This record gives sequence, structure tokens and C-alpha cells, in this order.
Amino acid sequence: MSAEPGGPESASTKRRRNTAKQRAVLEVLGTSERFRSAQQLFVVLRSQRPMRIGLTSVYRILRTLADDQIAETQRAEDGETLYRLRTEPGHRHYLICRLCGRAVGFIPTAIEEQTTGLSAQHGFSDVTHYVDVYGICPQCLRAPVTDDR
Amino acid sequence: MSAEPGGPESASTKRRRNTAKQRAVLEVLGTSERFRSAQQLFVVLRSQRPMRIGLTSVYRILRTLADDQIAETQRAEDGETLYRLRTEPGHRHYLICRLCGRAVGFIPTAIEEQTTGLSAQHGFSDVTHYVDVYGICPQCLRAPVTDDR
DNA sequence: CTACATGCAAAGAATTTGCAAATCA
DNA sequence: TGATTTGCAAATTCTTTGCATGTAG
Repeated sequence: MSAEPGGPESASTKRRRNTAKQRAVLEVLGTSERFRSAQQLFVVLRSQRPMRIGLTSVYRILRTLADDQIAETQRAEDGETLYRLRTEPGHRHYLICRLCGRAVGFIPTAIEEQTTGLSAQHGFSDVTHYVDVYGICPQCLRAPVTDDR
Repeated sequence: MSAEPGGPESASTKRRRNTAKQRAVLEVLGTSERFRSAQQLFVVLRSQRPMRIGLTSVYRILRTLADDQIAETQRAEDGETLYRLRTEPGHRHYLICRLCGRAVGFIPTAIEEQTTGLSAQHGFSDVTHYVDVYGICPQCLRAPVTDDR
């Protein structure tokens, strides 16, 4: 619960090894700007790569990347966690295609102000907000799942 | 996917039986305005009621209530589905205490306009937005989980 | 009576954990 | 070498399904 900067499990301080598996996950993540699940990435890694990575490692590596702020995550409508490489610093929100994961970023300024005000007004602390928008992108509307995902 | 008013699985038309189990779930839901999970409700039903309801039925009844718009649902931060009786018609958003489920409703007018504009701009269809805010309410901050939940 | 409701056990799906074997530094 | 990382199988957690039995109307 409490933040201990520099502590043993602090996000950016822990030193990581540089392994082939980690690099592979990072590379596959880099092939698309879309949000993809651990399971999807696992399938791509298994099929497009000669290496035999385990599903467990994919989950572990993705989590580490998210902890290190290298990847950003998003919850799909069904609760699955989706990942993609972080391109810009800071917290953002997305309009995501529920079929292919294509994402259009935006910053809901008004909502952020409103929620901040609401929280203060009702005395809530440790407030986190989620503003997610899902839809079907024009490409998928005419031809569902055309490419990689 | 398509809407067929009056069809066999249409939400408000299907006739339901009036059973003791359904009434029990409805009554327990009525004891609080907080959002609670099926598992939490199951525990309450098992302990506070002489009847032996099954977890499956709790899930089924809650889903039916949600389909009939009698209950409204919310996704917890960990993906669990939370329920509570619907008090007002229409879609609302909430600032929810992640410890006790207490909810403060609000309508993010600005965000709704912004997302509508964004969707149109990028050609997305079937757009749905989720604006969820989680925090710790003042009561839980000083005395975590004091009452029923 | 008969369709709908219920319970239990099993199935599912996403994710995590235990632990021994592999490997980076 | 020595601590991390990895993989597999098993465990977890939430939720749904199959199916035989119970019950409202």
C-alpha cells in the first residue's frame, strides 16, 4: 500500500537481466501499436519465433514491462488485460477497437477535473479513474480481423 | 447482436417465475445501496437466511436481474462483476469505494460529448464508454469494513 | 402436467505459484 | 558460481454449463 521509493520492489530501480525471451516479447510488442492480450502475444511468439517461450513467461515479462512503465495496460470489456508499448509518458485514455485492438488516444480533461472535484467533495482518497471507450473501427467494420492483431 | 423487440430472449418481455430464491436475492440486494459481488451476496444469503441457495443460482438470478434492468452492474478493478439495485433509470457512472462498495453517482456530460465526437471523427461504430472511478471512502479510511458490505 | 428454476459437479478461461532445471553475468 | 529467469504442471478465482431433480402455475 505505501510507496517506498528506492525500495527493493520499486518499479524502476530493480535491475533486470537481458534475456532472449524478454527481447522477443519486446520485439513482438513493437510490431504493432495495438493493445493485445498475453494469450494473443503468446500465440504470435510461438508461431513466428523459433524459440519455445512459455505462457507463464509471457505473463511475467508483460507484467514486468508494465511495472517498469515500458508497456501500458488496458482492461478489455471482458476483463482481460491488454498490453502495448508505451509511446508517450504519462497516463492516457483510449478509444479501442474491440476486434483488433487499434487505439486512438485522448485526454479527457473535463472528466479528470470532474472526478477530482467529486472525490474531494466526498472525501475519497487514493482515487483512480478509468475512462475506456470501446467500439468497432472502420477497417474491422468492413473486414473483421484483416491483419496480425 | 441485433435487437428483436418481443423476441424470445428480449430482456423485459420474458416472463419470470416468482420463486423464494429470487425474492431472497432481491431482498438482500435491497439491504444496501452498495455494489457487491455475487460471491459476497452468496455468503450473506447463506449466513443470514435459513434457505440453502446455491452459488450458481445467485449468479443466474443476478444476471437475470441485470438483463431485466432491475439491477445495475459495475466492473471492479480486478474484473469482478458487482451488482446493486437500480435506483434511477438510465446509464450512470460511479465513484466507488474499493473496500466497501459505497457508490456516489455522477454523469460525465463532458466526457460523453467528447467520446461521441471522437468516435465520429475516427469512424468507430457500436461505441460504448466506461467511466469508472475507484477510491477509498472516508469511513473505510478510518475503519476499514465496519458493516455489512 | 410441464416449462422453468435450482443445485451440484465439472468445465472454462485468465492468471498466478511452486519448484526444479536452465542460463545470464 | 550464483542469483535470475524460465517452463511445466498445478492451483486460484470468477463464472458458466450439463444434467437430473424440484416446483410454480
